[in-house]
Amino acid sequence: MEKNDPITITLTDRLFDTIQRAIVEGEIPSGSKISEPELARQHGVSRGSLREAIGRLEARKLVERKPNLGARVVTLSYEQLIEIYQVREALEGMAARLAAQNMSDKEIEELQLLLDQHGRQIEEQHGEAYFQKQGDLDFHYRIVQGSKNHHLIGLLCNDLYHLLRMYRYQFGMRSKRSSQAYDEHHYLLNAISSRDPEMAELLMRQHIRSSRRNVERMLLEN
Amino acid sequence: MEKNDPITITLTDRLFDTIQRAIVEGEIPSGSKISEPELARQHGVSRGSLREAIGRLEARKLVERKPNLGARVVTLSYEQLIEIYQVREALEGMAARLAAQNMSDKEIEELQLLLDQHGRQIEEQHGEAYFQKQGDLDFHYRIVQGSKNHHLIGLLCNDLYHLLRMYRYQFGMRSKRSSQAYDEHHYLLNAISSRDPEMAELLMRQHIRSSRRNVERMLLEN
DNA sequence: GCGATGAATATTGTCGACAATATGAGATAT
DNA sequence: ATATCTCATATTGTCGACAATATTCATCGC
Repeated sequence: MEKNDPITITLTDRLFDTIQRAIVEGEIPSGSKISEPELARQHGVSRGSLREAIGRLEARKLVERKPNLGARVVTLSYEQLIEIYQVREALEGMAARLAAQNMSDKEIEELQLLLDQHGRQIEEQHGEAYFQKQGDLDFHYRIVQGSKNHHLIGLLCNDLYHLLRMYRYQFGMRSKRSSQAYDEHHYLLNAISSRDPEMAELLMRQHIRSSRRNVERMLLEN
Repeated sequence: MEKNDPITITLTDRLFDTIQRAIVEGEIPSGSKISEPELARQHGVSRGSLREAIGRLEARKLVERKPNLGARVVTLSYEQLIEIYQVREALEGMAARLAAQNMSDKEIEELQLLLDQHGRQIEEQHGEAYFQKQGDLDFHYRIVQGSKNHHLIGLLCNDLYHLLRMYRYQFGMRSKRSSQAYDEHHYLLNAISSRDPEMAELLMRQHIRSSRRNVERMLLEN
């Protein structure tokens, strides 16, 4: 008998998702104060539930809270973005290493198909960066999953991912290097399917460093 | 005038600290269910505040919560411990790299003093592992701080640290390799004071891998 | 005796109200 | 006019109660 735990969605869960999206997309401006009574009224919900949702957002570093002063949406900064890239480099590098050891042949095959599809998209729509951006996320996401390390997966896909998404939205970070990224993905996948952990980690770290340098250049133009 | 924000400790903060300590030290057994009414009564506090504290513990992966079923203290496992060591290797490796770039000369000097002190302690009390265990934490802690990357510092010193402490308590992990660890710390500090990021990261990762292998051996004995 | 069914009980999710603290406006003194 | 103090207002922290969901346990049918 399948013990299929019926997934119940609690009110706090929905609030958390909704507010997180609003913050990531800048609907609630970065740096602004969050008024509990007002937000609770807007969502037609009690303050208690709202506070729990805010607590989770705080754990994900999307809001900062000071006792008796309330919560503010985190303030984006160039320095913090660099910090995030450094953490990503470390964690995703390790993820790639583990993926080279732990991904199943089937998963690798599917990843190959995904990458082929990206290649065709790049040829067809010259520089339409949006799909490639989504594709970049998909690709990284699968490798992280392939590490089979649940801690790593949680840190990258739950914590860091949304913060990064917030920067992408609000700093208008569209990559002008989709074809280069595609090549780098290609080399990386080769390392993984050759089951070469050392090389996989090295290539992933280089890939993320390139990405960081690209962002740095972009932000210097202001 | 110094705008010294008066640090007020909220009730939830105290609860969080207290319960976290109880969980880490095994006072509340790993895997056991947490009854909100009972815990609230024990601490003489309302369920609302308690729930917020539990939420924070969940964010730190010390408890797991399922909707309408309640919270359980996380179940320790060999596999999870290995996962944690892998994450640590990635993050602390990056921390060492950054520390080699960002620590001040003064901080490096103080770290040297700390290490000298550890060396004397090892000579005096042959294998009294407790102090060395604390010393090991101090040493790593300072390097993480030296990275000057606040995200990294938060992940390691807030999230991972307590989980690791929980394993040390409950698996009775006392290291029998304090003098080897001392040597490794020594080489690592050399790399940092030579401002060699690459070498610092390499040595830190080897150090943590050794530590992991030591744990693996220890657990195989059961 | 064993498993299914349903009522009684307990636990979690959500809410509104009160207490403690911070914020802002207005009055007073320099 | 500026700065300080005081009081009124608003916001956060904490609490107890109700609603929704899970668990327990006795009963029933086989």
